[in-house]
Amino acid sequence: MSYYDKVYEVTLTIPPGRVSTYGAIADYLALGSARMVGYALNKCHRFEEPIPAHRVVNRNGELTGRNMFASPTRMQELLESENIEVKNNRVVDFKTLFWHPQDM
DNA sequence: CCAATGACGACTT
DNA sequence: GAAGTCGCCATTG
Repeated sequence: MSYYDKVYEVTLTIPPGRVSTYGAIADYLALGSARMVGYALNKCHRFEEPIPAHRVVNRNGELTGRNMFASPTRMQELLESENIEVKNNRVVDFKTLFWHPQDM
């Protein structure tokens, strides 16, 4: 068990078609900080379970972590696959699609 | 145990 | 208001 597990748990709670932020997850866990969340998702490969990390973006709605995916375009593809429009590495209408773990 | 790192965020020029 | 600086804090080497 580690801080990662909590991050993965919350990340898996994000409903399809919605996105969340590192800060929101960190705030929900009331532990660490936004960096820890991103750092945790970077090591998500340790789980064979598909972690919807593409639904987690920074507070600007930018796909900052797209570079860490198998392909830089993989993240955008997955988001568009869920009816989430992405423009210039940024989630369109991110403010509306934003979802906070507490709002489940 | 000490130092470096990092998918970020808030604050300061 | 855009760009730069500093703090965050668990994990890894």
